[in-house]
Amino acid sequence: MKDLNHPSKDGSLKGSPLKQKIIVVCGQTATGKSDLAVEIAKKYNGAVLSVDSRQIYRGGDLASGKVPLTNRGLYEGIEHFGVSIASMKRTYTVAQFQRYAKKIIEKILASGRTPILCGGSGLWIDALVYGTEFPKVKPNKALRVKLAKLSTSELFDKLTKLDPVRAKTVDRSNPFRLIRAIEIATAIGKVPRVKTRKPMYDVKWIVLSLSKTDLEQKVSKRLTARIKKGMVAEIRKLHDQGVSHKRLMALGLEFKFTSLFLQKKLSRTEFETHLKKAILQYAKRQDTWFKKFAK
RNA sequence: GGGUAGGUAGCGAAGCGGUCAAACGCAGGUGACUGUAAAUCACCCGGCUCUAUGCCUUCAGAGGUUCGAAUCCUCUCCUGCCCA
Repeated sequence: MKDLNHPSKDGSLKGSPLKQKIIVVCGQTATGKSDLAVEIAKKYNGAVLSVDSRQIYRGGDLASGKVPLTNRGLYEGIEHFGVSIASMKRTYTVAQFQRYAKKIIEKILASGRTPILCGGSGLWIDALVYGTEFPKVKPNKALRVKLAKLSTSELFDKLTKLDPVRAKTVDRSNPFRLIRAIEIATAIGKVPRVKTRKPMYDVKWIVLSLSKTDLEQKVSKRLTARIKKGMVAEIRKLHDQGVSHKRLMALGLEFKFTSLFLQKKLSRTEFETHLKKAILQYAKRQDTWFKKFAK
């Protein structure tokens, strides 16, 4: 774990000890983050801020593995933030979360408690801890729809003309990145350079990870339990309430595969096996991300 | 027993005389990440190794034709379907 209390190596005071203390519990899915966070919160007078790009939405409680909260947002007596605060019909972005979460952290600190960030969304945690400055350009839906029709090489050419500097660093075969870069360049001329990253808080990192076999067991067991508790019905309800299959597909994992099952594009068995595999693949991606945090 | 379609890398599936260690998909491995991030994307994926316009061993098995065979011929084994 990093000890951020010490001044940086060049002797300056930039690693300032004045930073506020926070605890981050992150790691692969199904490793028991939520429970650990609550346990820590009890011990250290904390409040939990969920950093989870799917739990942020209302609905899909089983699918996203939310902890059961009371009306007042308590679980085991510990206050939780960042859960069920947005409509699933629209995308809630990192930048939005960043603004929201910053206030929540301040609020928790002001109340004399310790903020405990808990979740598995790498970019979201990153954005909070390092205060990533996302270009202040809102998603432009009309432009995105237009650009979505172009091939990646066409998008790349377009970006090269608009912003050759960013074009050098983007992943030229990643449509999402290309579109966003063009979106920014179109709005403000060019994509701002990323600044050097420094943690904004005195962070105590807790990075959870499991061996492959243990993870597989946990995921399997948890998935069976979720289905038994009525996950399929839960997603069907979301769809009935107006969340399109397209949207559910984009939400991924349990949302995506349950949607496919509901659309009869997968058999019951395929639904379970494919979903389980996808969860394991996701866990691996998370692990890749959190390795950066682990040291 | 007769007929017929097949047996290709972990699985599925192309290839049907040379440019084939063999397209493609899946599974698997590693990684990336500037407002979709549970998303999206890249690389590797027979073996060896100096990771290469390198070497070795492969396309059910055994023979054969040919300068050259996963691709043609013969026989054997196995599988699906049809007729008995």
